[in-house]
Formats: sequence, C-alpha cells, structure tokens
Amino acid sequence: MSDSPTREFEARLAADGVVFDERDADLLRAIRAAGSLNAAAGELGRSYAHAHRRLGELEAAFGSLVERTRGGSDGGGSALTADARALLARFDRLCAEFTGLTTADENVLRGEVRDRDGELVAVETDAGRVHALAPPDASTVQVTVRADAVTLHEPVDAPGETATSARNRLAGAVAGVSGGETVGRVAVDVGLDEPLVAVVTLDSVDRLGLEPGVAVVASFKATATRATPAARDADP
Amino acid sequence: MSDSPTREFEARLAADGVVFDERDADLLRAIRAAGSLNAAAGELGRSYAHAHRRLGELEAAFGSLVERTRGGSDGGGSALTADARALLARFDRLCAEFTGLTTADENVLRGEVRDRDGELVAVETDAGRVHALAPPDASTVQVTVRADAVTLHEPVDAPGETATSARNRLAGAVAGVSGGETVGRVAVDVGLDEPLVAVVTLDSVDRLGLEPGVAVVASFKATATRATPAARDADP
DNA sequence: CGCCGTTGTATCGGCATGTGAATAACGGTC
DNA sequence: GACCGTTATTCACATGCCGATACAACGGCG
Repeated sequence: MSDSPTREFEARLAADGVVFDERDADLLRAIRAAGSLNAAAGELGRSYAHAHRRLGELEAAFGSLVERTRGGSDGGGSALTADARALLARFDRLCAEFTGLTTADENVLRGEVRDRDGELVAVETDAGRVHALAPPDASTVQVTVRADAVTLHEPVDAPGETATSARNRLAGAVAGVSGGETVGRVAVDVGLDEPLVAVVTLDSVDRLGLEPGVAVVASFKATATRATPAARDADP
Repeated sequence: MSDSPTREFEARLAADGVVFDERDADLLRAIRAAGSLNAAAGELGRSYAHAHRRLGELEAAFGSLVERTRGGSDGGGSALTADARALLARFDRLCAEFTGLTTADENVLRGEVRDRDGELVAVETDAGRVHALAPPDASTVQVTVRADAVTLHEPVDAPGETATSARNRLAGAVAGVSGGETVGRVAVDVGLDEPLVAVVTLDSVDRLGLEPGVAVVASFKATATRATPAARDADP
C-alpha cells in the first residue's frame, strides 16, 4: 500500500485524568540522568517553573515519582522512585510496540461480512474466509493484518485447523523475498491482487527454504486481525 | 501487570512536514457527513476560519482532499475526493491497530541478552531462550509479547521447530481461562512468575479443549516480540 | 555565620492557537 | 435583478501555555 504519508504516533499513559506523554517521559529521564529537577529542566530547555508544576500534576495522579531533598552540601537533588522507573519502563514498552506497528507492513484485504458473533466476524475476501475482530457497525470492510503477525509453514507440516488457535490459513506460493540484514519480507501470492507480506527472520527464510515458487501456508490469528468499515465510495 | 495507568495513543499520518491527526480526521468526516465545510465547522464547534485554514495546510501536504463548489441553488458545498477517502481509511486502519494494541494484554519477560545478530537478539529468560527484536543498546532487557500474538497448539500436533517461522515456543499447562463473549484470555503456566497470556477466540478454546491442567505449546514469532532495555535499578 | 545549589512559590509577559466578526465573490433559483 | 447559503479572506481579540524572573526556605560545609 501507499506509504507516502508515514504512520506516526504519540504514546500516552493516562491515570486519573492526567496523561503522561513523551514530554513527561523526557522529563523523568532527564531527572534520572541529572539527579536534579533544576538541571533536568535546563538540559531540556524548559523553565524550572513549568517542570516543577508539571511534576506536581503528574504526582497528583500517578503517585510519588521523585524523592526530593533540599539543602545539604550539594544543595539537594531529586531521584526517581521505584514507581517512576516502573512507569518509564511501561512507557518504553508501549513505545516499542507502537514503533513496531508503524514500521511493519500492513496487509489489507477487502471483503464483506458474512457472519458475526459479537465482535468476531467472518469476512469473505478474494482469498477466502477470514476471521477478524470488528466494530459493531461493519458490513463491507477492510481487513488489516500486520506483516509480523503472519507466520509461514511448510505445507506438508502445516498443522490441522483443529490443532492450533491460528484459524486463518491461506495457502499460496512465495512471490518474492526482499531481505534486510536479519529480517526479511516474504511476499506470498494467495490469490489476491497484491501478495500477502510476512516479516520473518532470515534464519526462518533459510530454514523453510523460502524462495520464489515455493509453496507455503500463511496463518494468522483471528484476534490479531482487525476489520474496519470501508469508506463507502458511493457517497454523494 | 498493573493496568492502573491506561494505555492510550494518538494516531498520526505525516506527509511533507504536516501531521494529520484525529482532529483532522474528524474534520474530514464532518465534511463527508454534512456536505459543506461551513456546516462541518459548526457541527464540530470550531470556527470556519480555522477549519478553512487547516484544510488548506492539509491539502498543501496531502494533495487535493475536498472538491469545493460555490454558488448555485444550494449555495455550494464540499465533498471529499477519493484521495481523502483513502486517507481516512488508512487512518482508521491505523487507529484500529493501535486500539487493538492498547486493549490487548501484554506479556513481559525479563532476561539477559545472550546473542545478537543485528537487531535480532536471543534473550535468556526464566522460561528459556526467546528471540526478539531489540534496539542496539540493550543487555538486560524486558521482552514484550502481545497476548494476541501468541498462538496455542496441541502438544502432539505442534509442528517441528524447523517447519514454521514461529521460532519462540514455550511448553506449559493451562492455568486458567477467563472468557469474554467471543474472545477468551488463556493463561498458560510456562515456568514464569506470572502466566503467559494468550487471547484466542472461544471457538479455539473449545476446539483445543483448553481448560486448567491441559498441556499446550505457546508459540510466537521473533519479529512480533520486542525487547527494550530494562531500567537499571542500581541507579544512584 | 555566610556560602552554595537546590527545592518551593508567585507573578509578569510573550507567543501561539483558535474564535468572532466583517466582507467579498460565486452561481443557481425565484 | 434580488435572494440565498456557500466558499474565500482578513483582522482584531481572547485564552491558555510556557518562559523568564524574582524571592523565600533549606541544610551541610568551610
């Protein structure tokens, strides 16, 4: 798909009405590095007054984040609490997931909702039935699967549908392999206009002997694929 | 893990320096619904002047988005171009992926990087070796796997390691199943302090006969798991 | 006791963002 | 030609965020 507009994000952790964002993470990291709120604010090019006020807001919602001491031979200082380190770690994990999502290719299949059971739907696409999660109001949809959510199998060994929780399985042939240094993009022709892309390690590419023409089975979980209502083009 | 701070996000599409965010998506949706920029601005409680200026900025970066006509019996109006509809669809897909990420449980494993090949690392955890993607500077890390990226297999049928691109595989026993209406959370004891959580359809829960005590194999791809540097607690 | 660099607190001013109002142009319909 | 609701454009004004500044309090050390 067109990737001219690049996907970006801003990660947030919200508690009690106040949101912790990248700027706040930078502030905590700077405090951790500098050992003082004053130096941290200077390092970030922000005013001490603002950093102090912001820190107060954050602590009101997230609990104690820095232990401050004033006076003493060194004049005092600030250090992160264990809660603050945990908060930062959680934020970093979230960012890592988001960046993984924005950098990974996305596969999109168009189709029509045939069956529905709560948020779980069966969508009829050019490549066959695909199970996905969908919002309540969706009839003709676009189904999205991340390339890193698609696993490839040797056809002979492909487990029976009954034996795994990955219910979506499309058989096809490798159309191309374009590699990075350690991770490769494998395009699989499964009967769609565009090939299905799977991101796998080069190690797996070798192990499975993936090269153009080789038959493979691509599988992905229903809970990892999401359907969104397709913009109806027949709009006035 | 603690989910008291809820994970949130802001999705963005950036092109040529200007970023398209949720507010802009709302504007386009309102134009699509109302058929006029003026009515759309009123509907959103924004000033026409600002909406008009913003639309100009967006079109300078993303190309023509609305076709405007003025005069006529109805006074004129505005309609989205095909490009604008495609942009909205892309934005919706991105949001769907992000919400899926923020709502899904995350599994986090702590460990130490043992081997590295570019961005691919092997991490030694309490449950064994796990392959993941990691930033360049990481020795002791926390490994994150989304619950919807974990697929479960019957042990007897579990494919050989050589036959699939899902290289991480942990054997264990079901510790508990807590279900939603159509999607269930399956906790698997794999030798960690906390069980590994997999989100699967209830259909799969039945098919695999998942209930406490049942032996299963959990697998997930290396390209779907990410390692982030663990906050060193031994900070001054 | 005075020095120092820090944490607290308050206030002022600038800059950016968005609103509100006013005006012109447009082009079908009555 | 008058009317109407829209697009298009401009300017003044409010509001809020944030930086800058100033000042008090703290506490170990020389």
